[in-house]
Amino acid sequence: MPELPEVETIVRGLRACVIGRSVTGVQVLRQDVIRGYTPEFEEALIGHKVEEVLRRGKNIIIKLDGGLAMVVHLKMTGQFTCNRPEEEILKHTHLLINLSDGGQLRFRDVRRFGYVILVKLDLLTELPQLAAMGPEPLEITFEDFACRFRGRRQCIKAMLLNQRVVAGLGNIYADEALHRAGIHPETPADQLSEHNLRHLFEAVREVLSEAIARRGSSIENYVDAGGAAGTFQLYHRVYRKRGQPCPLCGTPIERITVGGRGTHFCPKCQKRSAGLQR
DNA sequence: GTCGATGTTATCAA
DNA sequence: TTTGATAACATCGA
Repeated sequence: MPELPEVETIVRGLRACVIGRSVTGVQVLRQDVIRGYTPEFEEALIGHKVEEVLRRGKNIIIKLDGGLAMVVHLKMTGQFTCNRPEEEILKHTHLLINLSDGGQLRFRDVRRFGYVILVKLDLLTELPQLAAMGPEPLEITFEDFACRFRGRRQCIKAMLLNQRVVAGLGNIYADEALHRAGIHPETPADQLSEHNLRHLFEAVREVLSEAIARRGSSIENYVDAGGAAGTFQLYHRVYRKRGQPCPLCGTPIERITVGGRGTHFCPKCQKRSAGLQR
C-alpha cells in the first residue's frame, strides 16, 4: 500500500542508484504488468541513460535520455528496488532492468495490480491518470486545498482518497490525518467549517511529512529502494487499531466502512458534529 | 476447503 | 453529476 510517503522514499533511494546509469539489459518475466506491452519494450529501453527520477502522487516517473519516460504504479503490493544481480530473485518478480554500473532494478508485485508504462516524454502529461491528478498536498497553499472541498457533499474520507482532488493520499494517511484533525470520516465536505478545513490541511501535511521522515509505513509489503522497511507504522494512531485505545483519550478505536474502504477513527475525538465544536 | 478481507484505481451501472 | 459496485490478483486467517 505505498502512498505518497512510501513512493517518495522509494524515489529518493532510486535517485542515488540509477541517475547517470544506462540500461544494459531488460528481462520481462511477466508481460501483463507492462501496460501496452509490445515486443519492442526491451529494445526501446536498452542503451538509454536515466536522467531524472520523480514522484507525482503515487506514481514513480523515471526519465531517460532520448525522450523516454517509464511510469511505475505500485498499487497495493508493488515493490521497486535496486539490487545486486546475484541476490535471489524473489517470487512475484516481474521485471528486471540491468544498469551500466552493475546494479539491477526489480519490479515485484504479489497481486499484480501494479504496472509499468513506457511512454514518450512529450506524451507523459497526457497519460489520463497523470493529467487528471489533483495537486501535491505538500506543495499547495491552504486556499488551493480548501477550495477543492467547499460545496461538495461527498464525505470527506472519500474525497481525500480521490486522486483527482488531492494526489498521494491512501487509506492509511487519510485515516491518520482525519484523526489528527478531529474530523469524523463520514462528514460531508460541505459541512466542514473553515476551522476544520484549516486543521485538516495542517494534519495532512504534518502526517505526510512525519511519515516521509520515518521512511514510510510498512504494513505488509512496502520496502524502500534498498529493500528496507519503513518505521512510521509504529506511530499510527488509528489505522488498523480497532479496539485499541485512542492515544489522545483512551476510547477504543472503531472500524467502519466508508466509500467501500475500511476506515478507522476515534468515536470521541472525531464526532460527526466536529464542525460545531470549538 | 471455503470465504471474506486486504487497498488502489479503472470501468461500468444506476 | 455522482455514487456505488465490480474486477484485476494472491495471500492469510477464521
